[in-house]
Amino acid sequence: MYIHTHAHRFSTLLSPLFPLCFSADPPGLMGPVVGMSPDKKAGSPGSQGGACGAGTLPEAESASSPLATSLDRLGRAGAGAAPGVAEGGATEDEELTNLNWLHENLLQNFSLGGPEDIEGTPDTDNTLSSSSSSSVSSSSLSGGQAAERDPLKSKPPFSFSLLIFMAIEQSPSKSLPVKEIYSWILQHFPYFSSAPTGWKNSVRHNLSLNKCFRKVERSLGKTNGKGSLWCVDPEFRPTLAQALRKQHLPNTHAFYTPPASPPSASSPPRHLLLLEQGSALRESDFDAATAMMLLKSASEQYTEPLGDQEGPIDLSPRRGEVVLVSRDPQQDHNYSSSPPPPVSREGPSSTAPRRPLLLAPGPASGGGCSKRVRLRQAELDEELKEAAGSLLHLAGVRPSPQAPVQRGRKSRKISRK
DNA sequence: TAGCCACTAAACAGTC
DNA sequence: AGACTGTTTAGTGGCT
Repeated sequence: MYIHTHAHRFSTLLSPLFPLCFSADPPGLMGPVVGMSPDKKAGSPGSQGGACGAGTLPEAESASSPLATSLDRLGRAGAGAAPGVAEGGATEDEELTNLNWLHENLLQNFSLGGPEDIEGTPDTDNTLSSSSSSSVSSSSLSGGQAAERDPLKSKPPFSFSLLIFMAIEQSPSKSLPVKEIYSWILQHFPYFSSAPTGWKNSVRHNLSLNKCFRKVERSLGKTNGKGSLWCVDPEFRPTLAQALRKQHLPNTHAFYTPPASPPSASSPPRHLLLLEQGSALRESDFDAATAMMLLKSASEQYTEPLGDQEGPIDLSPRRGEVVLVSRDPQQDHNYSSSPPPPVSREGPSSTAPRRPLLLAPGPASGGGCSKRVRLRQAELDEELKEAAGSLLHLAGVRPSPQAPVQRGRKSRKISRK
């Protein structure tokens, strides 16, 4: 019962972001979501499906529009799902890193829905007031208290990279101008609305430095709008998704013990530990949620028409347009585990300016690495196994014993460098 | 303690 | 001219 409620809630939440994961599955099985706490690193890259794979990138659409509908639903359906969690007495640090924060802050932030929430319309309050006290109650608290107690006023436990990733991934076109990224962050993380403007600098800094993000020139000839669109490098998309997953693992594992035997209806699974701690989520929820993300990432790679191309990235414009994509392999500011040459920060990047690549229509220009692709597929197989195990776990079926635990370290090590 | 990483601040150049 | 965007460098603090 409980599991279904939240599973559905989270699947509804993530469906715009990871539609393949949540589209047709029974809510009880496909639910959950994602907690993330700051993990700095990520695992292996290697997606072929990707944000930029759509080719010609349209003008950025509102980052929040697609989410709004489902989240509005979410806000209504999930109202009151976790009352009192915000008042659980957790310290700020805990809130920033544990699952409660995610539940209260991210999810309910997401549930704010539409773009109008940027301005803090009454709808925001309505949505929140029925489901949680976090935002509303914060306004009734004194400033310092609110900042301490209200996760909405706390700094999000995500790195800027992940924030940007989420923003871009959520956009319909999988690409956003900086300004839209700002807006998305502001919308979903009100902390930044009151934060000094330096965070915007950090966002730009991240976009520039982080190889996970790629600059896409707006349609040639179009002069409206400043700057470029930014998208997630498809190659690093799974990496970032994995980074999101990894964020919560250390915390969850701190209190999670896999059930010794398959759970039964009469005996609640032992891993429903968070319930006792005032959290609305269980580890299995998160595990499965991140599995969803993995599945999504992976499924894109396997389900999207790859054609004959072997290259990991398809930025081929669909209608013969030319897309400019910034990509400099020498830059090493990323979370990649891919084998970019270890370049120090002071290395060649300083002398080799990052410039956009001109990708002609047709097969991906970055291709020709079938070995690499095979390696990636092996990694993805591995991830899919984990994801499947997570799903089985969520469904009450005990996966192979080693499956759930092994991931963290490995991929963390693979990351950057 | 060293190294890595994320974050922040700042400077600067280019564009609108 | 001013705001915005994008790049780069440098410093700091946390974590392992």
